[in-house]
Amino acid sequence: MAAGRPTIADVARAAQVSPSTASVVFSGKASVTEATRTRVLDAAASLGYTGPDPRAASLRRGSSGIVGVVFEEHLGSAFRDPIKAVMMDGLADGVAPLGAGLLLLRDDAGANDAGPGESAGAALPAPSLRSAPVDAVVLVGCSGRLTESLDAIRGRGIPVVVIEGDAGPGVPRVELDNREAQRHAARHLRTLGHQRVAIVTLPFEADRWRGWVEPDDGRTPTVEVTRDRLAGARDVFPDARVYAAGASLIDEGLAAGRVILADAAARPTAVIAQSDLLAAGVVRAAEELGLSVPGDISVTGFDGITVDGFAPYELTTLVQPAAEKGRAAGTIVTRMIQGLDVASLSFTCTFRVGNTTGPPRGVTQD
Amino acid sequence: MAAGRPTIADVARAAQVSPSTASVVFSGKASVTEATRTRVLDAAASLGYTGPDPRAASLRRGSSGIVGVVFEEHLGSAFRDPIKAVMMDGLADGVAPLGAGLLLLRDDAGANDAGPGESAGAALPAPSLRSAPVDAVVLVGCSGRLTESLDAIRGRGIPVVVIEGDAGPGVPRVELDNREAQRHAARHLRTLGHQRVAIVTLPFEADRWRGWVEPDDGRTPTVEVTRDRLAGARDVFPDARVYAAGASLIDEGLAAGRVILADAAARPTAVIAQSDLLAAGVVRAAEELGLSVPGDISVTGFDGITVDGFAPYELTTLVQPAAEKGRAAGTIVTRMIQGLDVASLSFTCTFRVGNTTGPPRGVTQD
DNA sequence: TTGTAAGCGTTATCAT
DNA sequence: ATGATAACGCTTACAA
Repeated sequence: MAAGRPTIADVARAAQVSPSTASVVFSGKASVTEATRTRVLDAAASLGYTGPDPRAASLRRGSSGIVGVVFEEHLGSAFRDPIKAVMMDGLADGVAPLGAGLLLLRDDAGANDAGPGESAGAALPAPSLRSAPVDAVVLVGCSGRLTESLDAIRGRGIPVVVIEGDAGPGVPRVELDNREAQRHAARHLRTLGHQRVAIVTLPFEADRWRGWVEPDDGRTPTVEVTRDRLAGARDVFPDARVYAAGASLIDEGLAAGRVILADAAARPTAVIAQSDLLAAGVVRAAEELGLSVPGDISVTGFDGITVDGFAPYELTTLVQPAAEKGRAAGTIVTRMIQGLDVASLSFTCTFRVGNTTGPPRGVTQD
Repeated sequence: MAAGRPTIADVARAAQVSPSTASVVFSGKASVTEATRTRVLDAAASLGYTGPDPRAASLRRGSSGIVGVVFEEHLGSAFRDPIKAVMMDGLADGVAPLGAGLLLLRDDAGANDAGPGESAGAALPAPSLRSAPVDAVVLVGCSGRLTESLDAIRGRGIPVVVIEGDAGPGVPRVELDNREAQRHAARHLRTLGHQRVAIVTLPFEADRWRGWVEPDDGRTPTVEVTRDRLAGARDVFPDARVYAAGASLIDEGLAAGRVILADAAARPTAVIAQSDLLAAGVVRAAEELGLSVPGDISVTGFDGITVDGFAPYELTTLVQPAAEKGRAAGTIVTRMIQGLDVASLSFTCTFRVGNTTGPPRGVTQD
């Protein structure tokens, strides 16, 4: 009895009540006489008992109060992405009714957790998707090689929802009208009179390749967001030249802008960037070349974040409800846990005209 | 037996082995005949058993493979701070030997988890510090009102380490030589010949107050980092004017810079900013006013991050080993879990001269 | 190599 | 309002 940490049984004994009564004192799940409660609390205090062991409680209850979050990319990158940051805030909100914490998970499908028995020697406990004590899982992006781990999770009956990605049939999704939204921005440019337009995309693949994408390359973005926004832009400007950035960063947009705007003869009059950070970089590139925005070049972004240090520019952009997306994901898994039925959800961007777009030189607006 | 999800006992029965053998097949903790393993795995597959329940395993083993991370501020802010992002990367590395996942925790000391019995009615499961199934906790910053929850955690024998903060005696710390480092940068400016210097600090408090800090205010930063870096700057320039920013952002630095540099007569020749983002903002403010950096104004930063979109400027700054700090925290809790003894660790910044500092106008360097 | 048995600490159910 | 009892699903000595 005096061996390890005190248990609720020790407390109960010391307070001369039954374990169940002691338990109730801590959980508040039923009413207890004030006197009894005090006795239990005092006993706990004097034994140094600080409350029920979460592991045991979680086994007994069948739930852990933890929601796993899986990012496609390296943790550091995910943290730096402003949209993801806001989304996480929303998600934290959304799972609040569960009282759940968020567990950052990486996908270890192939690695040290490669399934039963494989790693007979190395006894690494597995932190991964497959073996985490989660009540639900939120996937942020989903490139398809998660499927293995995902099956294990779903096989266990754990609710899964994916934000911006396709995790296969039966996995509810939280989506954005990327294509329609991007088309909207493109139409705005066309209406202003732009004809020669270039597109700066988010990464095509997980790798950091960057450069022109030629029509005969056969390159197709594996990243859904990239693909959909690209499709939207091409709906309006099928022949626009496409430059893929290596990441969503101002510096990447700057590099892209330098290339795209370099040749005065072939210079586009407008650039459609797939993120606000990229757009900000393109604007900087224009500045560098002595071009005025939107006088010489119009630039559109995507996301609707506040680009730190970019004032007084205000991007013409698609404002996406990032926090709402996160919150929705939280709500969906909450409902799933409660056994309620759920449906995928699609969010809509709001087009916001800033001061980075205008008619091309020589064209006057009606 | 066919009730809920299959358990390892069901699998064992189906494979006609004992539960312990089945367990071993999944954990790899001992050797099993190939034939037996196959039988177990097949049985598992046909029953739809996807592996041991993490909750039960964690109770039995006495550890969950989860390390809690507590931020002082709102999740979103933490995510946006580049230093914290890098630190999290390092931390993820550092706990890798544990195979642990990172659980984002907020501190609920006073809230719905306010201790035993208080919330008899509302039966919210608690996601908080006190009741999370963690093997260890890493505090990022620590403003002292955590103490309550902290005692509970430590009372349970869970290792705690704090990065940049003081969590009381007995809690090992990972620290930075903020004061010495900042002093180093200040000396650099003095050596260049600067006499009139202004300081832009990180927030004094958790709130977002910003403005001049007058000597007779009696204001003292409650945030340790702010206080230490301020002390370092004042070691060299005791009479420097101090302006507190509301957050570590370019836009905040810009706002501060506008105020500080506004009055040409009282204008400092150098600005010591407590973060790179603030410094970048001050540089932008100088540009706005037509001042050249470092010709008219020298600016130093702190952190040594790459400020996205700030090239070709390269800040004169203190490069802090953010990833190493995170990794060290991970290593420390790992050792604590193993029962080894640990000591606090202090890291040192590297002073890096960029192109944002130079001698003040009229002073020529030897 | 495989099996037996004893918990891990809690909470839910059902009586009292 | 309180108590007795039975799981929750797994792991690990220890024995065979």
